[in-house]
Amino acid sequence: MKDALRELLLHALDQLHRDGGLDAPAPAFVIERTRSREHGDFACNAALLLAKTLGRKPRDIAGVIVGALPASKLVERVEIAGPGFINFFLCDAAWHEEIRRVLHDGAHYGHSRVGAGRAVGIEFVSANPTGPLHVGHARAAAIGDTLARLYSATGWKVWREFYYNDAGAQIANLALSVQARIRGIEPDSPHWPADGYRGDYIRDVARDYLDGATVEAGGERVSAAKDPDDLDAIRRFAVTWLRREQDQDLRAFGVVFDVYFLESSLYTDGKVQQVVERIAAQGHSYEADGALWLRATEFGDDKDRVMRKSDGTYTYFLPDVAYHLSKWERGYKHAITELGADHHGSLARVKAGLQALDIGIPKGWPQYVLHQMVTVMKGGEEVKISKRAGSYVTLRDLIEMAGLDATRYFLIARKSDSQLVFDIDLARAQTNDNPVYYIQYAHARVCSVQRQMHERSIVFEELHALKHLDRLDGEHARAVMAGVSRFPETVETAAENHEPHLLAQYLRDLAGAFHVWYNAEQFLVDDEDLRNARVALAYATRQVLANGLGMLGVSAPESM
RNA sequence: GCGCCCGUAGCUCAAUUGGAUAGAGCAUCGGCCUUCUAAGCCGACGGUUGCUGGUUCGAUUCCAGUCGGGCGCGCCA
Repeated sequence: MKDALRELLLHALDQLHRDGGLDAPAPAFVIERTRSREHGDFACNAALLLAKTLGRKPRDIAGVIVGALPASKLVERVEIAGPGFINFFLCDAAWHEEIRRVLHDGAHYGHSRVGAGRAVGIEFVSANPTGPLHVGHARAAAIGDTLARLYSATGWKVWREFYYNDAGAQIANLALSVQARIRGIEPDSPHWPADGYRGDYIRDVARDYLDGATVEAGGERVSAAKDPDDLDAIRRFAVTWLRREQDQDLRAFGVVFDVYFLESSLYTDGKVQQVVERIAAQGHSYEADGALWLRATEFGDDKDRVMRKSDGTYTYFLPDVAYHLSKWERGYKHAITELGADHHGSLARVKAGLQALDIGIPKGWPQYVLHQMVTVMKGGEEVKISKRAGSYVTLRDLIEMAGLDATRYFLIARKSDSQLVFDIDLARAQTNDNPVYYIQYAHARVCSVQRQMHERSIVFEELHALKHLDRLDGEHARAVMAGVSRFPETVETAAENHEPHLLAQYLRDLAGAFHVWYNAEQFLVDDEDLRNARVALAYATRQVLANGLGMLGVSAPESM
């Protein structure tokens, strides 16, 4: 809808620029939904922006623009208001046209082609396989997966990636912890490894290892060697065991990855070494104190960073650089890395490393999406521990406490860069206070209306309905129509700006407008024209709710 | 000390990316159940957008400073 108005304006502005009516090209104006009805349905700020460059009064410029606007059957009238806004009042037919489009496009309504089939790699979660996924990973999974769905909906070819830090010190720790459990050592014993993982799940891994179990994850099968002294065998078994566990939780959360990338492969393939050599060859490194340093300060980092330690091993961020290089080489001109904000300190050095390769990676690549902490509240108190993992609440705990739908919705409903309070009691509530319930109920209500029609042998004639949409009157139906028509632009904005919470918020608003209308007006009236028109709008609303919930990975139930 | 994020109604949060009179839900208060689901509905109250300056036609939004909260500042990952 916005696009149609944009075309009218661009046409007028180009025309004026050519024939000298305005001595400037079209500015980067915006068309926005108005806050209040007095200002029409849409407003444009083009005249205000031109005032500066032209040195003329904005209201005068607005008058010139309005005079040059081509006629449109969507627009009822145009007004100039305030400091120089151009306000558009749309014809009812414009809203009706949008309802037709919803019913015609069905599950595709709200989708677009702005991505033009380009590839985007979205990396998220990327947890270490050293324990169950916690609430932070849960937020990462919800944000990353929703972003992926939004990108798909806007025409991108999306690859979901999970990067496993399956090498390094924490994995050695994992193996030692499992070995200790195998030997019957408890976390409180003086023989327990210094930084061992204390959660109960370590005991489960140890038990399965001793039982000679076979575990499978990411296409790898590992059978337990049962030998308590074979630390390497324990490590392989434990890593695969935990990967399987994480996969199961993610799948239960509705998240499936296309690529699982193992850090260890970067060592075995020599990629880490190649990165170091390349950076050195380009002259962006130096040796000092027995270590090899990256001149990260050349590329905007606070200080130079050690790449190869004096003991000959590499620091953790090199595999990160090598991994991102692999993304670049695999053709992700667009790459998004979703991380907890506690990692933001490492972004500058990874980017510096990528720049130091001198292979033409743009400075702003990859794009980062960071999320802040999650606090879980229940019964008015913060929940901090779970038996299974010990010191933190797991994704599985959340799903068990709040259910899949509420967990996904709640984790996505807040802007990712602000801290989030997850209220378990609210998430479980079967009342309208719970936004998930409220939205799903709106969807179920339309289905209920449909069932009623069936019971009463009322037939909905879509073609007939579409001819009588002008029977939809009143502010409530109007609010629903306007709400429905906002869906495509909401999806686009949410994807472009990496702000999936906009969609969650939008669905809540649309459900609200629908419930108000439902409560104010009877749909199944005797007047056939009116009834069909109302049912058509109800079906359109249901379609948008279903499409939107689908993009959040939340179900749209037919009854509740 | 330095860097990043946040600060909006009593509470939880929005605000179309610089737009017009800052909006929802909860809580509080006042009205409502003969209805396609009362698991609700309608209305009212509620604000110096932490604070001080600046940029401009216009600032919750951008800049500088300041206060408060979170996170990060390793040859750990």
